[in-house]
Amino acid sequence: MEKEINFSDILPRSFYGRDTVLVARELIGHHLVHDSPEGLTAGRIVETEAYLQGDPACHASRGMTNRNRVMFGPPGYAYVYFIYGMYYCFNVVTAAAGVGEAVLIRALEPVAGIPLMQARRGREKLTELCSGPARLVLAMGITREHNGCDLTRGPLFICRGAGRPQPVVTTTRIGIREGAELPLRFYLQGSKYVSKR
DNA sequence: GTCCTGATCCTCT
DNA sequence: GAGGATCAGGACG
Repeated sequence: MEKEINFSDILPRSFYGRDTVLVARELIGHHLVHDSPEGLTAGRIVETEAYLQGDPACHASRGMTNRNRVMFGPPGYAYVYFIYGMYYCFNVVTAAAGVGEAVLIRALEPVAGIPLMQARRGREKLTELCSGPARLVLAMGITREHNGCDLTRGPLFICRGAGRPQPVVTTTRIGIREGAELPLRFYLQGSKYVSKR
């Protein structure tokens, strides 16, 4: 289990400006880091979902609106949206500018700043800190202010995981009605930190 | 363990 | 005015 993070090895914009499914799969194993005023937190990405422009479950499927505007912008930016009256979800904008696609980050394995995550979440168990899209947003201190922020610069960024890529399982997405049968969810095989098996 | 429900409000129709 | 890329807690077994 590698816990090493090289904070200087931030993923470049070219990583994100590719096929969304490929980016969703390859994000598994990299590290999401937030260097916030309260302290630094980081987690290894263990679960993602791809949202494609032609897909009815995607916010961008019916064109650009105020909410989904950043999905149509250049890749490598954060798309944070409000859901169910109380939660936020964090996405990474992918593909070329003008294409409304993104990757939802669904779960992290806590790596750094664990006491701060526990305080933000009001829970102790590591498997409950970041195992779910709204949970990880809370644990990492991500807010709506991060909508549209550049993930290739601080304070919120993604850096390369150490070691070799690990086996990734492909399955169907969670919590959607239309497009539920599409194989667009990816998770790290065997991880205790995914939101569901 | 599984199932069900309430909380809570922004966004688009 | 309806519905949603969710979570936590309680009932039940």
